[in-house]
Amino acid sequence: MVTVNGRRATAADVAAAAGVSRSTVSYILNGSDQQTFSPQTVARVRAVAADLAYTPHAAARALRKGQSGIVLLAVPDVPASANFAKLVAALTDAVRATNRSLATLAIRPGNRLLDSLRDISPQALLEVLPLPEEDTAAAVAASIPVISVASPIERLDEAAGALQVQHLAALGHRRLGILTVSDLQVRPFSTSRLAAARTAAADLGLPAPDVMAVAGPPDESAITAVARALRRLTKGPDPVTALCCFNDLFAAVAVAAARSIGLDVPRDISIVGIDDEPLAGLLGPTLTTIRYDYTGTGAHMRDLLRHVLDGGPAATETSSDAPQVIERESTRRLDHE
Amino acid sequence: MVTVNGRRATAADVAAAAGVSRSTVSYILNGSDQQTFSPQTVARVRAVAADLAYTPHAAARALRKGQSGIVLLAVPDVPASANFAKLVAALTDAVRATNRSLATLAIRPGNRLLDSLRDISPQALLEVLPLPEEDTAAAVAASIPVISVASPIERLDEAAGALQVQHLAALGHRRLGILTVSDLQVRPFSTSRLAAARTAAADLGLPAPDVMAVAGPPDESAITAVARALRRLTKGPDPVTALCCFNDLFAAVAVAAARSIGLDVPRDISIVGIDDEPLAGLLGPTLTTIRYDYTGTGAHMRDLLRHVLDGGPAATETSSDAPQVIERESTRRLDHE
DNA sequence: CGAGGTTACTCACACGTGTGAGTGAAACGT
DNA sequence: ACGTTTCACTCACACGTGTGAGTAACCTCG
Repeated sequence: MVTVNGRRATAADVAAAAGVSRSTVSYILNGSDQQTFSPQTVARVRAVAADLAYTPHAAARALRKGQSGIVLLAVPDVPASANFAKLVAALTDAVRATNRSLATLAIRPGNRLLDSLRDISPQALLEVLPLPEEDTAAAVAASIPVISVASPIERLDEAAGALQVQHLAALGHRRLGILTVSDLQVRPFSTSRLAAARTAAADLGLPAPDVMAVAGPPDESAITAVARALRRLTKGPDPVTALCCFNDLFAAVAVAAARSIGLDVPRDISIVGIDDEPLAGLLGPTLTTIRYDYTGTGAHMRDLLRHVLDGGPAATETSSDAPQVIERESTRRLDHE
Repeated sequence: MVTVNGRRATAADVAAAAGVSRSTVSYILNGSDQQTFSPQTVARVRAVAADLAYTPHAAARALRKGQSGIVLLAVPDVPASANFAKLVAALTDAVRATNRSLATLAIRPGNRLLDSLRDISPQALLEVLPLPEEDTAAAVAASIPVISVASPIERLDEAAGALQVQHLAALGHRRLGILTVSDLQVRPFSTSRLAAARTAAADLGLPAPDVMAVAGPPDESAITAVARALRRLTKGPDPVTALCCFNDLFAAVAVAAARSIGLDVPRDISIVGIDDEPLAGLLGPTLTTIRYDYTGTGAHMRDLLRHVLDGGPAATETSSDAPQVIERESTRRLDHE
């Protein structure tokens, strides 16, 4: 490899070294069908380009083509779960399938989207959770389409919430409790899951589940709050025998709460989470949970991006791959006497 | 807000609307000290710019200035922990402190760094784990400095490994076991932690800890493997009474393994993890662990970036904030008879 | 009243690409 | 032999910005 006095090589450097014009270099390296070149020239330019380790300057290319090839995923500063990583992986592949690159940006108190849009001109902005009004406004002003992943995720959440109920019903449980959260950040997820669980219960002819909402993170105070609620719900002639939890963290909270008031899981109460966290299979008892599959989501977003950015056909409502029950120890079949 | 026939507004649009030259717009909006403008003109240009929602085109700006303002964090496709999210947050702030933006890129089978470098011309490439040789070579060829976060992280890992041993020693434990992993992906972390733990044990005059290495993920087979090793180590006249685990996941594996051979945690064996996963405080028993603090790492990376990119003074070896023991139920004081 | 300085701007170039239009030479068809 | 097509390439513009150099009008001062 030869460097041209420290600077990175440009197309002009390649052209000079190969003894052709800069246009020739551009045409050959971009493989146009309209222009023809002799095999020798093509080979020579390719060789020189490799030799100089020529890489086109992304900014210049973006400026000329009018599109940056970058899709930005803006994520608010929310604790990242393994599930989220899976989603990012699926989105990365989806964006790559449209010949673009997905970059992820963490929106933080000191790092507003506004600041970063000065450095990055994405072709589209992806949001999982609703972004601050200010930020979406800025994107719209810069005529950057804001695409939300919310609706496919919502469908997954609905499927997951329903699946929790359906699985417990299949095990013979009729009186269910639902442990949801009131945290604003994850509100979109929790409402979808809750609503779907309620609907599923109604569809199955079950009595309306008892809902308890926890504010704040899954810590000691959450455990005592859940324990208090649980004591109430498991008393009486028709006690709750199973609990659908917002996610595995709160399922673990529920397990701890049940223990603290002398209930055995799963003998006295079955508990099912959502997310299939890596630790879920290592808890005592191991946690029955719902595992998401984002391949359908990825395919949907790919089609949507093609539609919005490349003028492709309108994205069809791809049937997203259904979440899946991972059966473990925290749920048990209820033997009706 | 007024749009100029669909297109996003350029500096020329602002200039025309304000009745000044394009240079004037550029000077005013960038606030140069060399040029002076009448207050009226400044106000008018500012107003028009706001009215047209003018945002400078990032690619054009990058092309002209010769620097993109983007620092790229390339992460291999490794399960994301909450800890990793904390690191990304710290790095995001560090990069922002140098007036640049940190974008994260997931390196995947279908999404090679090479492909994305065509779309993104970062000013620097950050790596946590060593990138594929091919990728670093490409970055170097494009004269993009590759900056590794490995060394500050290594110091944290060393501190954490030592802390595990020191904490257990302070509780009266002398015969320690170490549960490490042989997974190549996380090899840098595991070797640092292991080496530091060994050194710490030697410094404290403890017998050399017994090391068991697990291959593969923290699943059922890992539990049986650890159980087998644990049975051996806890036998005999001088049994192991405490275990330092690679992370919280493997600490949970160790707890399950101990249970499976009839050992009580922490009565028969103390177990300490690393990472302080959200679920760690919800396990039964709750997990004693080491929590990382990345503020020092962030400061160090900020100085390093300033040095490499802005020619600032050489980065000093900032004393990174020490990790911290989170004492919970899985460890107990050993009463010597 | 003219030299020199300040104020408020504008001109014009460069950054590195991609691409439609053009061009000279060779090959081809009649 | 001559018009026409094909081949292999080059010219020149445009994308939108930042900035050093220039410039006309106005003010200051001896």
